[in-house]
Amino acid sequence: MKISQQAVADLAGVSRGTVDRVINNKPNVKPETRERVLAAVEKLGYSPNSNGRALALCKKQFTVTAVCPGPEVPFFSDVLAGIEAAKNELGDFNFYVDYIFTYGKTSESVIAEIDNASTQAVMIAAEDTPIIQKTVKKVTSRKIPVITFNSDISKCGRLCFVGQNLYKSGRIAASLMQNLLRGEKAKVIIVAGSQRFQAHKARIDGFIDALGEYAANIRIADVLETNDEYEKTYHALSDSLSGHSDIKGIYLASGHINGALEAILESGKKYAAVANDLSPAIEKALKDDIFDFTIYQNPFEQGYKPVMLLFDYLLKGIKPSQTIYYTDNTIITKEMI
Amino acid sequence: MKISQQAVADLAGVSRGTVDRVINNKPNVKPETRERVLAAVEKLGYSPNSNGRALALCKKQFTVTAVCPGPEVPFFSDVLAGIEAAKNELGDFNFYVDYIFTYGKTSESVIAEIDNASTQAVMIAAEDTPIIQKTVKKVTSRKIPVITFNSDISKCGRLCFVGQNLYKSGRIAASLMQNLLRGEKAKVIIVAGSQRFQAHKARIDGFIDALGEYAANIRIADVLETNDEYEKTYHALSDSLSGHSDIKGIYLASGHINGALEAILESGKKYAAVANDLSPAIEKALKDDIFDFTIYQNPFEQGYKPVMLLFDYLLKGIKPSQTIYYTDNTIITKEMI
DNA sequence: CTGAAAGCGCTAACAG
DNA sequence: CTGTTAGCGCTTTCAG
Repeated sequence: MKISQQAVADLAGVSRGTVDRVINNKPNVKPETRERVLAAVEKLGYSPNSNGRALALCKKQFTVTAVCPGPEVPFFSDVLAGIEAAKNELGDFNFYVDYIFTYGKTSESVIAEIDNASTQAVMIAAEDTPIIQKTVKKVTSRKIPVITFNSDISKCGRLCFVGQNLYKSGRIAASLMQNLLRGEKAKVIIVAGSQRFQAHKARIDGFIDALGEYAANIRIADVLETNDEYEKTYHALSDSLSGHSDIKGIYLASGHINGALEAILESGKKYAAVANDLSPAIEKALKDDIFDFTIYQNPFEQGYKPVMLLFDYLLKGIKPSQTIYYTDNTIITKEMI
Repeated sequence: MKISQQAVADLAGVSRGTVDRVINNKPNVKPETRERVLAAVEKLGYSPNSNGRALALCKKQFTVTAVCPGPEVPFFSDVLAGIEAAKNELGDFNFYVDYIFTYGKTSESVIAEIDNASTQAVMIAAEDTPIIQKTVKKVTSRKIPVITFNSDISKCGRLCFVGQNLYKSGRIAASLMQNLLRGEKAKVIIVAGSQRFQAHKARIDGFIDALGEYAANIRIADVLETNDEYEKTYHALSDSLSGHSDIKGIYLASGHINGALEAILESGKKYAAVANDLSPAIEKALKDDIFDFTIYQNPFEQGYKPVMLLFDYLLKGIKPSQTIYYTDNTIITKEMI
């Protein structure tokens, strides 16, 4: 485009250096001059050429530290793929990602690692506990930008959160359940992790709210707490299924997939079943018509987006425009895997 | 990164200019020198810095011509949004998009416009007729890259096609229909545009194939040809519904939405109904539980992708890596609009 | 066929 | 507080 920094400088009667200072909110500019430059920018409709900027900046080093469970957790291996993809896309810069994997580590050792990390930005997926909140707060108070992803952390001064809209995913599950149980009077079971966790509760709330609005024919027979453990999931679901002989549907808001599958198979019946996420076990269950739908929360995007957001912040000082970025909820059937 | 053009030049004992010539396959390099440079590139693992390249190239002008119906067609207004988004993202270049809108024009006048267009690249969504094929072929034979989008054109020398996987969308519709009609013996009607159009036929084939594989309980009662006209759709569906008293489901592979809605409402019954695409009428039908699902073919992406592909081709000489880019088929329920 | 030099738009370091 | 200058990595003249 025509309108370069130089054009602005000429119009404002200053040098390119000064324009740069104004554009990037750097100190040492007389308010009066700043005004003049801003006016020129406005008048010309100038916007900086990102290639030029990128080129000038590519000698700088950028480091972001990513804190999350690690590749052992299938879901997070997809998230990590997103992080790596973002990193590759930024290959023309001196851009580094340090990982702190938390899987199998004690809170203390993780916190120590975070405290010791020398980095310019942090993205973190961890439990929303007081001790974690405190640790993150220590980071943000050092003016280091932090983005939470996958699972939000409260009261910690983070820039923003990137993750699934859990309430919405519950509502979507409800619409699917309604379609599976078209009009017939039916009882369904909700399999949950633990309702004390706010995240788990959001899905259930969405599910129940939406059913209440448009599916009076569907009744919740049970909400099972499973702690996401195999044994608990299996037993709770097994018991509930044999306790109520007339269950038609199961919503797996959370819980241990194999535990649930075991209980369902053992019952010998076919239920309307909606699950969350994608894993080999879930794919197989879809193919075998044990599950009818699953709701997928783009894990790739959950890794990719925070990196890009932090990079923009570091490089251009652009703060994320939202405090919450919801990733897509996608409905998956057996035909889509 | 460290390894710049200069590093390669030094190692190969040539100048940066020569490295550039080799990298970009330009003429006037002694084969022997070329070898030497290539070896150095290999050894250093050099890959050009795209910011530097972009900066050097941003004085050049790029023009692509987009041929498609126009904003009057709701679907294409979303496609156009994708084109504009791509254009904005390329704002740092001298990049232009010329439009040739075909809506309401005769084939002759459109063809004349294409023939007269002075452009460096073309993206086109048009009918796959012999006369269009010939016109496009004339363009490609002038070494002007062409990408077809939304609807492919055969035997025309195009670079690639960007659009929906129609067969797959039919299969997905089948899986949804199966879920809506869980196990019960049921008859369904397929509403089509015209089976003579290969595009329309693909959806139907996918639907029928998938049902055949796993839903023996579902029978096709009728396949209606509607030419996508209101009257024909309305009458054909009305007649078919009253002709078979036991229809349970309707698959709107194509056809006029309002015509179909009219017929369904008039019947006074609730059917399992799967549609395609998204429009205000379809959104309302989903909200009102007249349709249960619709399958969405990311129109935005259909506009965005071809622009980017052509730009890469023009700027870097990179040919699209695939001959067909399928855009996402997304399942939509009333909770997702 | 090849090298040297200019310059794309921007930032940063140094003078003043 | 502000101007000048030297590149960032690349392409493109223009000489030779």
